[in-house]
Amino acid sequence: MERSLAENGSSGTYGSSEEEMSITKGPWTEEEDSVLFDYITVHGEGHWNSVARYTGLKRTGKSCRLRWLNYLRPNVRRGNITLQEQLMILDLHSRWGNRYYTSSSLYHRLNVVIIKFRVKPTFHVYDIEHVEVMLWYLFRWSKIAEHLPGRTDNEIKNYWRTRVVKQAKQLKCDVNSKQFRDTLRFVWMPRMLERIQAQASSSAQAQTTLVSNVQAHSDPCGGATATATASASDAGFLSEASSAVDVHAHSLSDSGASYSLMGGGSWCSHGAEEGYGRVWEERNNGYSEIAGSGFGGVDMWTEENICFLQQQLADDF
DNA sequence: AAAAACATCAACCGCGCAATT
DNA sequence: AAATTGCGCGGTTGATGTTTT
Repeated sequence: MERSLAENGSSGTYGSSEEEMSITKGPWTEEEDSVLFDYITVHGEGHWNSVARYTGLKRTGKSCRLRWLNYLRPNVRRGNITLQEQLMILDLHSRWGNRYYTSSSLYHRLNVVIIKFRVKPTFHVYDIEHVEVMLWYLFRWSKIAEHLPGRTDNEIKNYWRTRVVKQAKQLKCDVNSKQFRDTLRFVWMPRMLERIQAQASSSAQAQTTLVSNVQAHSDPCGGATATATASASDAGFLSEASSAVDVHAHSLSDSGASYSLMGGGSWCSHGAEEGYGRVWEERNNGYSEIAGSGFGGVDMWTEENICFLQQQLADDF
């Protein structure tokens, strides 16, 4: 995880090693594709660094792996990300994808928690920040991709960067700012949902199951803040934006739907502290008002709950 | 019509972890 | 025990296509 904080060295320096002379880079040719495909149909996936030896391909193992996963692999889908998929990405990313800690000093402090957590699974989390770290640590684009059949992590990452991050920039927002995230959550996502529902009702009912699964979750904590950012929606997010529908924050709060993918829990924006706090609530306990109560020593963070959370993140999710 | 600006996405990179030697 | 190798990830780039000026 250090890698993302290691200031990325601007990486403009390539050609730094000299023994790469017989390595092909850049786009793959059809011949290369068929060679790789044949190799994998015989030998299966994996052993990527052996591909060049066996086939004579002048490609690195990493390159072969990438080509297979993102292009050659059966059932891989590219382009035309549907509304449902877009909504799914936004929702999953809003739950799992935000990284809040960018300063290295904060990172180092919290890294201690990570190490503790990893070394000792029964570690009790008494501070909401600790859980944030767990989420941060466990986040993977590929986890989101798992919920979008045929889509690769690369494509979802591309979508996020080219559409969402870019739109945040146009709005002069930080993608991780509360303002932008609230805009996504309370304005943009409900709007997408309406489109999807309109789509589903006008066309076949084949999509309705998906729609019901992709209900945006209710959010009793943060709902009040949403109207403040509603005007930002007029900037026209994403590709098929139109300003026809005006969705207000309460439409989400009224929905009462929970996200079926979550299985047992739901996330809720806390609203304090620049909105960085989040609370995980077990479904069967019902929602209990936690605003202003602070998090130190809250006994919600039992070993059982933490283990459940860990399972959600690591296994199911 | 031409050029410039912008958008897209396949592919690259370095890093860190895990397995193997 | 230490070094090497393999793999997968997030972040980033750049060629190519598209839109705007």
